Amino acid sequence: MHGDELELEAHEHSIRPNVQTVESRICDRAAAIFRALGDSNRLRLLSLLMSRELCVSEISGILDDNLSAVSQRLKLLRSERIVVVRREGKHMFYSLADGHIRELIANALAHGNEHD
Amino acid sequence: MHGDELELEAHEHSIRPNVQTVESRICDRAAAIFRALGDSNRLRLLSLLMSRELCVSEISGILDDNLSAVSQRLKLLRSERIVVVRREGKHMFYSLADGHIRELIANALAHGNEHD
DNA sequence: ACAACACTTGATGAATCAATGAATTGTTTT
DNA sequence: AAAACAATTCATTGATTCATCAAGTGTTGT
Repeated sequence: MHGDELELEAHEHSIRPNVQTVESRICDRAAAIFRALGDSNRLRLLSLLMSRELCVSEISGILDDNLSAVSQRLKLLRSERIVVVRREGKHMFYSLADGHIRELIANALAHGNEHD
Repeated sequence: MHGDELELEAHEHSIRPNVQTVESRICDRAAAIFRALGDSNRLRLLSLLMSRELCVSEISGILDDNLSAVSQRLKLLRSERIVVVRREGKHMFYSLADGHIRELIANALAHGNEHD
């Protein structure tokens, strides 16, 4: 599955356990998710979705931010499969994609709470 | 502790549970951590530190990247308290700051592994 | 069909970020 | 004290990201 990447010993005298390298592809994917979560406005938005699914205008109203900006953020989050969307008439309801994402966000908010 | 932020109902007809708002300050802090994790090179570096503490030249050697670049990345990660450093002679040994961070990274790499 | 509503998309400019290489600091060895 | 080694800092430049606003799409109500 992995472990097929190059590894060097920088110091010939060291008799330490090898480091485990992670495939680049996996790091790229994980970093992309972090990048998408790494913006205050997007994270604030996502923290709302921790409660329940919301439509764009609700989010825009609660955050008191313009609809277009919110929609663009959601588009980005959708592209990283962090949120999913469902249509109901004129409304687009967004929610967190899965428990994994939910856990990541909860974890980070908890951490942000401790180390203010 | 929190919950002192404004909240609006966008649709007068909705009889849904209120959304829980998270303090801006906490989102800012959490987003800053995500932002620091949201770069392939930095995350690759951190994935090495999942195994054990490493000095700058070891990291540079393993990643086959120039020392200055690695050092700058570490500086950024230090500023977000994602890694900590300890001196041993000429060497600076870096390691992950705490279990929280370790968990975040493990979680994201696992996720990145699933959703290739 | 047309207006109103809910959103999405596209284009632009400002701000932020990251890689690079040269210069610098700090530590150990000779 | 000088040389060698380990790492950091600085400055520049190119790339990416973000907000904003205008225009466009899709759905519903009249």
